[in-house]
Amino acid sequence: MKPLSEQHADLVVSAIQAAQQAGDLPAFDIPEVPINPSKRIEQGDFASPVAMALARVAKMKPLDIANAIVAHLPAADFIESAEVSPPGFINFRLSKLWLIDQINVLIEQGDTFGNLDIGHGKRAQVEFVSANPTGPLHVGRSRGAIVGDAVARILEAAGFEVQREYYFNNAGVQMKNLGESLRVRYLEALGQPVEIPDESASWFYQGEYLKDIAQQLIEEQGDALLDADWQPFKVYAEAAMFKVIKETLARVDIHHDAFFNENSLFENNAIWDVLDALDKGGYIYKSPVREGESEDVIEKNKDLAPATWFRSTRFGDSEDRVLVKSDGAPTYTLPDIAYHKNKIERGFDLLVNVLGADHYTQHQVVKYGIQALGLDASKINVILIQMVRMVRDGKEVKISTRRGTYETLDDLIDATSADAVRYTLAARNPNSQMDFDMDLAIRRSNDNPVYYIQYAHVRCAGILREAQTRGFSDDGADLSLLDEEALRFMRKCLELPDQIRFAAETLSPHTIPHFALEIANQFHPMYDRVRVFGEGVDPELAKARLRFYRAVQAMFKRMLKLMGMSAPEFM
RNA sequence: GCCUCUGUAGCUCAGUGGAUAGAGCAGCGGUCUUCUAAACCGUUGGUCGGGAGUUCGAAUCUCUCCAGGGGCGCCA
Repeated sequence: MKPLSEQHADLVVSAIQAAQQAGDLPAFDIPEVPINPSKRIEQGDFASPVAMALARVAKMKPLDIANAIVAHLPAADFIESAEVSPPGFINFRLSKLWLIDQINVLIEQGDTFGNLDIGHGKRAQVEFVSANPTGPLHVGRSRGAIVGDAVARILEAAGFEVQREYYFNNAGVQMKNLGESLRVRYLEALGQPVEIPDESASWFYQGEYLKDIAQQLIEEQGDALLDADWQPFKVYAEAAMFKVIKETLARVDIHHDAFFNENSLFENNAIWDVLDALDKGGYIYKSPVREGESEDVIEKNKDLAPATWFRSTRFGDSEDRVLVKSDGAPTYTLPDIAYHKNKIERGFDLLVNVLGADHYTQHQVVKYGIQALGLDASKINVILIQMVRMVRDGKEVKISTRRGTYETLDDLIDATSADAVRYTLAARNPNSQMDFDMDLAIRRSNDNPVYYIQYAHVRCAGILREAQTRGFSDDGADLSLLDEEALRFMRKCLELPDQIRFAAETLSPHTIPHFALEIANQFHPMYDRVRVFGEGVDPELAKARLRFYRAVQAMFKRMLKLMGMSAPEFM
């Protein structure tokens, strides 16, 4: 389905061309034609201010341009009329017959209603969550998880084939610490004399979850690991952590298609290939300090073993970056560049990274690296998630996974609901910082807009249930009997393709929850006025209204699924 | 200091260069013998952070100033 605004725009373009050929408009290059849903009933259903924009280039009054366009407008089944309104707006009104037809289209298409094909034949990848398996997902990760999955769903609706990927590192010092920590808990659980490190031991993961995992390990393997070092513990802990993480994500209906291990880039030498390629391009130098440092800095560091530097300043970076440390170990940046190279080579047309805002600089450097490799860095799109501050009792809750004082995503879901978490975190512009008030989320969960939207679905389901008990069918309904208000609601539903297009093109998933709220906001007042089984409602009209509400229910189900939320029949 | 994000109703936030800036919550006053009142109806509430500029037209684009968050590591 093509967005209605585009269909209107196509007509306007044809009209301008026809007017130019007829000599009613002078020759000029036709710009992109803006079409917006009208805000007021008297201004029709869709409106275009294109005549105002053309006034200068056509050297004519906007009103005259608008009239010329309308005069040459081709006929279309979805258009009832086009009128010109000062200072030069063109107001389109949708055909009632066509609109009525869309009710059946909505029922037939159901969960695919509003789908586009702008991504037709294209593959997109969304990389999100990507937390190392050192503990349960803490609440600070929630926003990125929800936003990432929301984007993936929108891209799917836009016609892309989407892969959800999770990037992780299981080889670092943090994973070793996790293994060591589990070992301590294991020995403790077996009653061995072992000292439990206190909070001052920064390497030790204090979280309760490691005690549970130690218990599991004993059930499975008894005391077989009494003399083992940290490594088998790390392997066991990692598997256990991933299981927990996946289960948590599944609660909010998030499922990754691929898990990419950073370590594989070491094992297949990908990172060293990248380093060689950068070197061949002249982007690498070895030195104890950055090029261009002052004499005293050079002097101070002259005994330091040389590190390997990336000349990212060639691409506008404020300073060069280290790729390989003095001790010969790569920094995080090198595998990250290799990872993105790998992604591009896998043939995706569109790459989306959902990252915390604190990764801004790191991501820039990766893009410079991709450029230096001669690859198309513009394929990489980044959604930077601004911080979520967890607030309780009006005070910020500090989160530290290692000390075990975290609030997990699981906690948040338990305290509210999966649907509330999805809606609340998806409804905000990722660029905006937000405070997540834990008290508010718990105490006032009934005030959440999520219930307002779901209740609309419930009410439709209620009507259909009532019809069933009464043995009342909408077979052969004459939809031309339908109320103006119902048709206005249908018109609003037809904005969905435009909404999906905008969200997909700008990677702005938060617009969909807002649209869903708008739809619900138009629904509830109508529900009170447009009754199916009300007193004095003609049976034929009731039949038409019943069919209409069948479509409305399909619409809400569609919206809720698009947001990864449940569509309850009862509340 | 440099980079970046944010500033819109009491609060939380939408808003794609277009017509009279919106929603939810909170507030105030009403409405259930009805397909679920988790709802509806009415109503209060705005120098779109300040200033200048571009434009036929600016919450939206540019500049500048103010305020707040984040980042500027041979950490990941």
